[in-house]
Amino acid sequence: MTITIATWNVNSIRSRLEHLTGWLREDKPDVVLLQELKCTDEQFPRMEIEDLGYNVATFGQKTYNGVAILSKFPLSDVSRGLAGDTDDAQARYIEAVVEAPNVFRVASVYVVNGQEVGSDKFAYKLRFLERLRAHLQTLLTYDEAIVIGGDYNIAPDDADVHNPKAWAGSVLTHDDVRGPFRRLLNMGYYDAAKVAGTPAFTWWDYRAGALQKDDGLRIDHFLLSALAADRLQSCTVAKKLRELEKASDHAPVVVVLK
DNA sequence: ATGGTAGGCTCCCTA
Repeated sequence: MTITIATWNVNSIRSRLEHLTGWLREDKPDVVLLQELKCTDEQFPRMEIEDLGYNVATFGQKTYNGVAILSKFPLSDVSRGLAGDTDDAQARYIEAVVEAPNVFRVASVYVVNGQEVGSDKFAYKLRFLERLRAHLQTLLTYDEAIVIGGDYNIAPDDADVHNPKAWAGSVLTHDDVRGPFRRLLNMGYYDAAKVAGTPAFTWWDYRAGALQKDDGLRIDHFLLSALAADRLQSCTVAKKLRELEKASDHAPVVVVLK
């Protein structure tokens, strides 16, 4: 008995619905964490996904951001938004307990890109990462298997970048964001791709023929608590979804747990 | 130093 959990930045759920439903039918992941819905909860194509046997929890907003959890198992204890700033209006975090035979907690996280080092958006990115650290620290006290998947907008190492020189000092590779990511690992979370020994690119820019040149970065990740990491069987990237016509610029990352 | 593409929405913002 294994369970398959995927994370995918869809870059607009309404533009990507055919890709998503085709993939759900074909690969049948048990749990899917989505980012960049770019729609409100009312606009979310709930019925099309429920018809495929998924329970759906969304945290949407107009135009930007938006995250969701899809699960073949019932969801409980759903919470929307990241603790630490009640004024934050951006929909970038949703969490729930998956009532599978082996219960575990999941979250779908969409870390802000940060636009430019030194900008207000970059400062927000650093504050968001600090709030994420504080919250994930709290989750570790629950003694549950924890699976935090999403678009972290951080390439942890130069090995996670096709052309490290071109990306040096950028919002995706800066020490100021790599430090906080490393702190999550030092705290006791495991980078699933590294544990499985299969790190691979997850994002290729739409511009300048990046996909054709395999000019990608690994910025979408699964962080696992020890109880979840002990069950890890594989971590792969479903690159076929990036190769479709009118694709998202991200490919799903898929983990299989025993 | 800039531009290249995409999505949503409005003539621009975010990525």
